[in-house]
Amino acid sequence: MQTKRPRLTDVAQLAGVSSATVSLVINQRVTGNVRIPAETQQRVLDAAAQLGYVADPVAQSLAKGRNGLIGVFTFEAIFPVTQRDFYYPFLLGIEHAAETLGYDLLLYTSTSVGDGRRRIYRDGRNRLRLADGAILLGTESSKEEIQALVEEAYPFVFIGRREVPGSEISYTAADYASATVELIDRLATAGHRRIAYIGAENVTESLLDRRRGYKQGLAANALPLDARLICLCSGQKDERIALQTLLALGVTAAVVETGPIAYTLLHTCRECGIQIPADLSLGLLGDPFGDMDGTLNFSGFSIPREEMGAQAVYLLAEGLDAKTSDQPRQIALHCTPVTGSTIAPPRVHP
Amino acid sequence: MQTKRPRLTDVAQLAGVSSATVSLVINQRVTGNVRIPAETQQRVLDAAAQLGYVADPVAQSLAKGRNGLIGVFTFEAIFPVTQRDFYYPFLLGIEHAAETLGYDLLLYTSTSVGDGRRRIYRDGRNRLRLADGAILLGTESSKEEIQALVEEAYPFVFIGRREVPGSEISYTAADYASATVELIDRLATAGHRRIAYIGAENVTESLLDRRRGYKQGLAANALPLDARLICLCSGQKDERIALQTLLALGVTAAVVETGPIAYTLLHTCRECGIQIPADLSLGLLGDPFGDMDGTLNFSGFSIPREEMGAQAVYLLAEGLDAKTSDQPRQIALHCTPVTGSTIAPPRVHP
DNA sequence: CTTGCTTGATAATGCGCTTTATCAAGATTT
DNA sequence: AAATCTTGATAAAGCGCATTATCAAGCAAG
Repeated sequence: MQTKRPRLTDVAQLAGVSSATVSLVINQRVTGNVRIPAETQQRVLDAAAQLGYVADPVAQSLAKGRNGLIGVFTFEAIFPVTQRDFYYPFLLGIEHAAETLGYDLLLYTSTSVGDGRRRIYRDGRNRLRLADGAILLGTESSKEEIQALVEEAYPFVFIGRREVPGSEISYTAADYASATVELIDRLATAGHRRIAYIGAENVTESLLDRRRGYKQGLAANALPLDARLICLCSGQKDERIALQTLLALGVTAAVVETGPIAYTLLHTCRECGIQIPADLSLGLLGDPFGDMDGTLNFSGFSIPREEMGAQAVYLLAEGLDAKTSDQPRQIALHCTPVTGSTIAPPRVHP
Repeated sequence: MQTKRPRLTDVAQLAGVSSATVSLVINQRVTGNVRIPAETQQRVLDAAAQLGYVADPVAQSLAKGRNGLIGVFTFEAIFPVTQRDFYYPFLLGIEHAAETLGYDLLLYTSTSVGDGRRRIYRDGRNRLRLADGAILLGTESSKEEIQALVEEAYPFVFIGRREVPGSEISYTAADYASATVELIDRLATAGHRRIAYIGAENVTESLLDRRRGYKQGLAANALPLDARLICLCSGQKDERIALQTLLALGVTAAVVETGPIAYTLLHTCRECGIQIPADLSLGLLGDPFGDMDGTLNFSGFSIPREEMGAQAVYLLAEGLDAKTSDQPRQIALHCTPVTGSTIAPPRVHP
């Protein structure tokens, strides 16, 4: 039982050479200017083997200047109970890519501020700096911190589109706009002419993309844009009224912004006796889910979350490896259409 | 726009002090022999904030042997698709505890060996050493690596009981033995006298605990131990026969080792026309799950996974803080009984 | 016998931070 | 006025390893 691990110098001493020689031999850096004959090398290797020498990774990374860590920062808890299904696929992709590239992942867990929200800066210090670069994930409460990151040129990649006024940042995002256009196409192809948009009141980049896609999709199918068909409501109470109004306006189909909205909408429809998809076709602008009783599966598209996570890591690594600080890059990933049971041709008017 | 992260010396220069002063102030080591007036300290803190300084964990750990990181090592991928529901609660607890204690989490992702299995030692080097200590999780393929960890005195805590011949290690485990005893109690109280044990062929610590609990439970209820009632089978094909044999031996209840086994058992019973729980009461020695058609919920106990994760972190942190290398500790956590619908009094014989 | 090249290997420096002994200057006591 | 104490801070020595310029010795060529 040896009380302390052998150091580089221990090996050097045993082999009767300098520590530099040991380092060079062990790391196979014996090229060009440096020449060590085979027998000396063997002597070093034997000594290392005899002592069971293992280089200290900490000292190594200090000497090499990089620590091989990629940080993962989420604005909510990384393993949240409620967001579970949301974050998980991203992490899956991140982990896989990190593994492929030989990076380790650093999860920032010491940054909580008490109210559950997490902050990048604590006491004015950027905690992300622990790692070579970081992946950012989740809904930020303000753009200030991101702005600050940009200013101090810390390498990071966002998952999900983010726009920061005055500066460009790297991100990997789902191509919501195209996917929405495609969904409108499907509805139009089915024969729908008046397609409503039902969304939340929030304004985030990804929601804006969907709304943009909606307008593009209408235009692409030569359908007129009617502002009355765009319904950004959050209150449950007037939902029934809003729904009736839409139907009265001749709406036969609607795209719904998010899962939760679709969920409550579904219930409202049931209460009002509106048949899906007979009376109203629905397209979900996001990952479809089935109804509780298994009779209904949403039509929509699936968001390539795992891919987004992986690409974010690749993007970050690319930036880290680049000698010159290169331009930020954005990657839009294609969403896969999902055929469900909520789209049907419109009922022929009597 | 500064291209590289600020160093200790940058802060020192800006504050007009030495780097030693900065280090002392930032780490709150201003005690005893060292005196720095409040205003100077403030100056240092301001400078650090202005530059966004964060100590390099690598340099820190090289210099003082600690870096505030807790490693999380799993022998399978950390975010595995299939094991998802299994690992997740542990991570939840780990994250929460780490957050409470102010540690960051380091996920080892670069240690894969190609066959999907992960190894602690790569090229003979202990990758864990990057963090102060580590939480180990999952099913190890061999005890060699653990043994090696013990020998080099690296601090770690296993989640799940592990025994390593010749040395004692720290772990947090579910108290399977007690929970099993309690489940046997429930069956005995319901009137069962001949209770079978249905398990796998594997031999892991936690399975051994259940088998031990089974015997203890029988003894506690003054029931005889009949070796024929212990059925450690893995083959599906003879399951029906085994089941019939058990029933022929007068068995009216059984405890089942794991979920997957219970799942197939359930199907076998259906095929054979055995009613659960009328013909046979079942107790699951683990987290119960419902049947697909919602008609049946297993009786069993729930494993405090989140708590296990959290306690592991606390245990590890305790060991790290201890000046003297203290003894390994083991924590057994209580499992909560779950009342399902698979236990009923035995059918009264005609 | 110089000069110049090759071989074999190392001294020295740095990575960024921690830590302790030490010290100068002013304040206080004798 | 000399001795002592206190205050405020730092110089310097690592931690374990990587890297590069440099150097001594041997040898061939001029």
